[in-house]
Amino acid sequence: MNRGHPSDRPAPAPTPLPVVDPTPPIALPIVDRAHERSDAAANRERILCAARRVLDEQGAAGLSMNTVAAAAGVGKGTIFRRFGDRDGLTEALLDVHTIELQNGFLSGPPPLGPGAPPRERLEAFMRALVHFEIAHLELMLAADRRGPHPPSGAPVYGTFLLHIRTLLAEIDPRIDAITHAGLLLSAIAPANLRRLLADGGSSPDGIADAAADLALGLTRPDKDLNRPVDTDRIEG
Amino acid sequence: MNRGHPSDRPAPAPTPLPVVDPTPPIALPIVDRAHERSDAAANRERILCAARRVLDEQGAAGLSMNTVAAAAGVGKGTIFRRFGDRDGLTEALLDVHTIELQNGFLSGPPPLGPGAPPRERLEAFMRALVHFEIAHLELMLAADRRGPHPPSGAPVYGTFLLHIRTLLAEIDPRIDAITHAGLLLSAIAPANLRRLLADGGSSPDGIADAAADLALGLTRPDKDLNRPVDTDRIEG
DNA sequence: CGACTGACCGGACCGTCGGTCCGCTTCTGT
DNA sequence: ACAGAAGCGGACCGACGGTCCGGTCAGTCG
Repeated sequence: MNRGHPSDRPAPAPTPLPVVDPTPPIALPIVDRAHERSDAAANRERILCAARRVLDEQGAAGLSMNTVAAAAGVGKGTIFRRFGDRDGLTEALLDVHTIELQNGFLSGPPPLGPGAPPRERLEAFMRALVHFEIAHLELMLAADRRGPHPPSGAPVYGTFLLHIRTLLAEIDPRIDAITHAGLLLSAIAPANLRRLLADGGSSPDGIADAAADLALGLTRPDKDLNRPVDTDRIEG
Repeated sequence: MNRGHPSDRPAPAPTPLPVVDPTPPIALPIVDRAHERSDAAANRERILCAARRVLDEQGAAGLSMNTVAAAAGVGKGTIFRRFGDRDGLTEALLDVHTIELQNGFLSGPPPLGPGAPPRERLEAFMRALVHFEIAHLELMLAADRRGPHPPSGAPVYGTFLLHIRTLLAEIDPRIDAITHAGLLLSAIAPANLRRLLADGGSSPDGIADAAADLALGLTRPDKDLNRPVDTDRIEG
């Protein structure tokens, strides 16, 4: 989890978003990586590498702890020791790539990074996220098998959600940013992209365009005109 | 062994919905329901009833074949015989309710049913679907555990998707209805609604509003103004 | 009305999953 | 060199969805 130093959290901005606690202290990653024994470090690499290989060859469906252990030539217990559980493993696999994307929207050049108007940043982010997920589809799918139990949701998920929410609030403080952000992010969930691509009706660029349309339509400057009629028509 | 003859298509039902592609791939329900033995029919009811009870008491997570079998007082094999597999069971549970919703948008009064402008119908449908899913959240979640394998997706899912796609195409033939419909439907996936509700940040009405906003924003009459820059995005 | 037969039933059983446990091995600080 | 801690492996666990087959009994036919 906290790969780097937990303290140098790249605070998204001085933007006012007290809503979410930005420091999810998800316990320590089972072992303290600094004082890691050399053989343990070597095994970690073997495991991660083997997991990527399995993902490549067999897809998300083939990524079980047994197959990874076998592919890495280690015991199953070793994986659990290093990564805690299945989610810990997928998270570790994802980390490398998500950091890249995070840097893009936290400190990269506009329109994805700071500097552009929030609405353009949102559009850029939706596009970037779609392409990111497609590029790592199997990995995202493998990581997405979350039991509905944890109230908070995925680790990476939260970061993306927060970013969208922040931009939405920046664009128009009146809107229900939490809910809208949840819908936007769910619209491009990995499993959905997979289906759209598999059914042959959509291309990656087409999906990115559609996702951008979704975000742009939601955030029209003259948005009040959106609703042609009254709101309280449907009531239970 | 039995199963009547594979050729004797059981009349799909007296349910009036010829609008949709009249050959839903719902396959035949494992057994020909017309020539069902009386004890078998009784057991079917017992199973369905027990499944609903389990869902009520333990939620989607508790709905395993074992628990249902135990609750129904039948053997596990009986359930598989009647419903094929887990998805067959959840589908049967869902059927009763979905038919109601289907009637609403296929032949009910406007704005949900025919008669209203497609854009208003779309808004009404998004709202109705959100409320529908929330009303049957546990059941939807139980049915949503789909392995990503089937290319086509869920049974009910397809009907809703088709309806959205049709309305979108009606509103504006130029848009990529397939992709946009996929995003809209995925935005309000049961698991997402569950998260939004559980995190305490959203209310059912708030979600319905947001879902309506999403659809309305996507379908503004002067939609071309949406995009401040860019041009050649629509591949049609 | 009594015999028959196959649709039906139950639950033991299977393979796989994520996850735990504990005796043995290997590294490392002194 | 050594002792103890850190690491390791794979047998093991319970739960899952799904299969199988011997026994039973509902419905039918002579």
